[in-house]
Amino acid sequence: MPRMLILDGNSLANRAFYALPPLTTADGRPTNVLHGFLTMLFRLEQEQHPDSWVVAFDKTKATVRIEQYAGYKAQRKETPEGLRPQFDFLKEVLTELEVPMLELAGYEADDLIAAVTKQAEAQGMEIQVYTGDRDALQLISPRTNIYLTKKGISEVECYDEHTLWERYQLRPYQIIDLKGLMGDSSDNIPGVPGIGEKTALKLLWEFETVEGVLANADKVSGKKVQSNLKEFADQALLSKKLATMLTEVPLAFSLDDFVYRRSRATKVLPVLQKYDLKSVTRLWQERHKEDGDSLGDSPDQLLEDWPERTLTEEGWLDQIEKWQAEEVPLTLACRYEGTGLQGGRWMEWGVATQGEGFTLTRSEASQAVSRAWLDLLGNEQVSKTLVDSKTVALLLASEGISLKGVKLDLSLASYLIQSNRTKFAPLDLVNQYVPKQEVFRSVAEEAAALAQVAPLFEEELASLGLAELLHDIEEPLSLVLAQVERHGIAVNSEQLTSFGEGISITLKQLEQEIYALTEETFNINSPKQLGTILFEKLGLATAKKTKTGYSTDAETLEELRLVHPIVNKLLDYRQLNKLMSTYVNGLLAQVKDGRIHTTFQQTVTTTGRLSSTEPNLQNIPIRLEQGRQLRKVFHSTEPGWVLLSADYSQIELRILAHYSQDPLLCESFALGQDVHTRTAAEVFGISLEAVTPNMRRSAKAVNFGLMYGLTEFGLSRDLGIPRKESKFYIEQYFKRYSGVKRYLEEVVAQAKQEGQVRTLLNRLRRIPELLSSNRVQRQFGERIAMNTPVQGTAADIMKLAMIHVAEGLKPFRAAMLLQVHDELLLQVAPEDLKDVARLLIEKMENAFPLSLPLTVECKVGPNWYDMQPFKAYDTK
DNA sequence: CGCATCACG
DNA sequence: ACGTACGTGATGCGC
Repeated sequence: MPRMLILDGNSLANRAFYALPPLTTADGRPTNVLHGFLTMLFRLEQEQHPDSWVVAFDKTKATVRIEQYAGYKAQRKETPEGLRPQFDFLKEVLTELEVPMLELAGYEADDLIAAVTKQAEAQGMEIQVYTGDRDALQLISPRTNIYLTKKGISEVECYDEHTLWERYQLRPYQIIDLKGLMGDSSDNIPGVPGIGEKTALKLLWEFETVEGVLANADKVSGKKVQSNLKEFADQALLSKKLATMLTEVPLAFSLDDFVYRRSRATKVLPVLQKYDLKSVTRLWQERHKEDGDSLGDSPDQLLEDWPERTLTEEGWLDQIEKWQAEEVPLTLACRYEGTGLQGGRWMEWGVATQGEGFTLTRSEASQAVSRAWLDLLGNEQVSKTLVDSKTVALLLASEGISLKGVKLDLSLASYLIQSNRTKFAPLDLVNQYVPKQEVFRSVAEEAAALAQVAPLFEEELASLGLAELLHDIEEPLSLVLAQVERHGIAVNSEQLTSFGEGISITLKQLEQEIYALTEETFNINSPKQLGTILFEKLGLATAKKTKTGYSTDAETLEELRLVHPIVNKLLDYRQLNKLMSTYVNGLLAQVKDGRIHTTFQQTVTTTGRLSSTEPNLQNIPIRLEQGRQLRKVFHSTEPGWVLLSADYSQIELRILAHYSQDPLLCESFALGQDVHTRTAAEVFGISLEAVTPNMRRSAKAVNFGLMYGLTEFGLSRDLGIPRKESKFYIEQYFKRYSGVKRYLEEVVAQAKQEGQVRTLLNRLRRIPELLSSNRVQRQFGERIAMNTPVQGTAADIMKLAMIHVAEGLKPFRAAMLLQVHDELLLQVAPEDLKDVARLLIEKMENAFPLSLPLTVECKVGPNWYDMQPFKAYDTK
């Protein structure tokens, strides 16, 4: 007899969700339902060898039953936040597994199961229904058994006619009568008040059905039960109707649609990998090994082997010409020595296209071949898929070629899909979809592997709505960044050295003075040794502690300033030592030919910002005068040219205003007010004129705090005020800026629903912390949810502006030198100064119009220290 | 290699 | 009763 398995998708998913710990992918998507459900599915597949199978799902909450009884399922809680997205994940996996699914708008899984069961019975099949819902027991027949989940999801209990009778002394058709009398709180089926399972069973044993019981209500023992039966007779009949699974559904399906098909590794493994389902993957592979599925267990065969062709010089020239002429899309892998910036040279190219792989080696390539190949890389019409296009662009730039035709940068694609990823090497990218790929035997194979996963990246990008962000912003930006890095910024080494000499002298003096006070020498740079000296030898009051011992950070020392003369000296020492080691020595080590070339990391931050490394030029001192002096050493590379900076004014607060549409905040910006002063006036309930500098300072801290996910603690610490006072400020703020409050609440609520947030330009950040069982972690997640759309949107806008500025800069004698999150630094020939400043303002202010204006302020100067406000437009 | 510290937005 | 502002990178210490 052919065997059919029917699974109740919603019921089993619910069971799995509550039975299993909250497992997630590395980037935080919840997956416990996938684990539970798929483990069960694979076990059933292995043990039951179904001839056909199907998973039935509920569709929408508006079921036909609601028309019958408005209260139906009204009690049922909202789908929990971690479960909802998993239905989509599950359906995606089932699709790849080629497991048939069934759903119908307005119907519950129950009804579909009943309908399929009926038809399968008519065809003489043996039917097994897997569910956690006892209602299904009504379907039991000689051909149909019900498997109810017992503990968790993995254990099931089989019910047939015999076991049902043993357990309840009921026939299957009486299950609906049982529900009619006792009701079901989880479905909000009312039943008859005062009748629970025991009474209901007793009544049915005697009178068989609800109708029978009602007809004989007078004979029932128990006064209250009797009167309730009479009073709620209609409700009992309705409840029975609600509990009855419909076998007539308006859906034409054929049992042929449910025939079991063995799943295929090339489809299944990537999707299991996508959700980090390691143990499930193992289960699947074991299952299919037995079937002799060669794709399941042999790592190298997960990807097709693309024949690797070796070409002669003639062959290469022909091939390259053909690719050029026919504009054949290529996937490239590049091996190089050095780095993209410093003396980097490509050594080998892997080229994959149309099912074939090629290797081009520098040492073997003739001059003519190299020339032709580099031309092709600069040909806009030949589209390329590659990894880390910024580095590739830099390698090519040193050969005089400008990389063109980047169709897909897989590193950037991967970053947009998982902004918290840290590894973007070709192997990591391939492993994102094809697990177990361990090593590439050649650069051609590497390219071939990349070519095969590229469509998977594109598909996922599209489904996450990230394709535009990638193609319109990140990819073009990477080429802009390559130019900026390559250009570098000029640094005066001599000046930097002499600056350092001055610091060194003071530093040595301070060192001696400190040793004099402690009457011994020790390593001041060791927090451990310093802690011992301060808090044990000198007996200063211990304020804070760290995990490892005494805290000696600036905040702690600040409080001890007046207690002991050593503290001031330590603070000075720390400050100067920082300048010396990180900035003077650190930067000097990076100067080459009078310039520093930073590397802008485009795949590091979780919010979409850039970061800058080796050296970091985004954290050059400015807040304290002594450190700020350092900026004097940064100047233009061209004699006579000046530095021009343009920075967004309050961009993050403006974005908050745009998101929240808070009337006060929006008005403040529309009127061009000083936003902190206005905030102070609102919070303290006074006029703008009455705001004191101290009030403004407090309001500024509140405004900053807002974008970080304001806490009383953080604000009180930042302002050095009692918690009570910071609490008062926050309350007052939210009273006046209720739109901001509402927005922040909304963004957190939505983040909890979706497990992720997005920026205005659709950048995605998943927030696994929101699902943490740890309260501190969860609150952290909430602050991320508040901050990321704001910080990330600012990053998006700046990136867009940079692309436009770089394009607009072409006719001018100017170069982009640095980006520092909300500031661009350029060098410009004096004659182009006004035009370039106007260009900057124009492009930056209008990069992505919000419901309120963005404003940009320009400054100009001979170096990065002496910058004066610059008016690009004559005052009106 | 993790921790503490401190520089920036 | 508990630990807390968001996002980074470089340096030096000490295991």
